[in-house]
Amino acid sequence: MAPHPSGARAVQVTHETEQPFPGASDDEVTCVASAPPSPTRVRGYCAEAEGGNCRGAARKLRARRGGRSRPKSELALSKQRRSRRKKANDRERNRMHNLNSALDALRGVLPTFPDDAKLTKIETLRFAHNYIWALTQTLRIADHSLYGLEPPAPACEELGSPDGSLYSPVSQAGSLSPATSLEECPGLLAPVSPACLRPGALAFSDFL
DNA sequence: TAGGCCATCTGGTCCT
DNA sequence: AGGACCAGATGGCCTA
Repeated sequence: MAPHPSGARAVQVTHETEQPFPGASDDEVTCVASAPPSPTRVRGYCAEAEGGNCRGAARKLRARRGGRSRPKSELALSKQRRSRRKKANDRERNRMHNLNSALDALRGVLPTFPDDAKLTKIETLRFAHNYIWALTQTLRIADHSLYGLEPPAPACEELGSPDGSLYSPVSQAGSLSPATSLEECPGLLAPVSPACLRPGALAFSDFL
């Protein structure tokens, strides 16, 4: 499903002015070191923090409170927090825009038909992964035929994706249809001419 | 209307 | 101290 084929999107209204910091209060400073991470968040979580023994936690706490610098008024602190948050939001937005630009560039080099709906992010990544894998297999086979060697009876891990299956590993886990195996895709099994690899020669549905 | 996709905000963590 | 990165939450848009 491609919900935004046109790519048109209404500009969202930022919440910055209406609700600058829901839940943001000075309490946030006091619970920084002890707040447990979400289940999926593992990186950097200091287990000792809960017992109060986390090395550096106190230092960080002090740093967040402003260290030895002159204490600021609540108003100034609030202003500073707001300003920092706003800047962080801008950076984050910019970062995501860069990420999307890179994703668009990736879409641009993937073979799709002009009237294909725009690939979603996850589709783009899976397609790229499968496409690279297919090209790698193609080159390998082309190498063998070029030097007059019989293509070796492919071991399972050779014919299939790196995990030994016939399907692309990403597709396996995902909801999209599995990638075609080389056997199902004779065009990829035969020694290919460069023309066969030109963008557009293969539809993305061959790789998803 | 439900579900998928997306942009944005947010707070936590790590790094310089 | 501040920036980068990450993941969760939220709300809007779109399609089946």
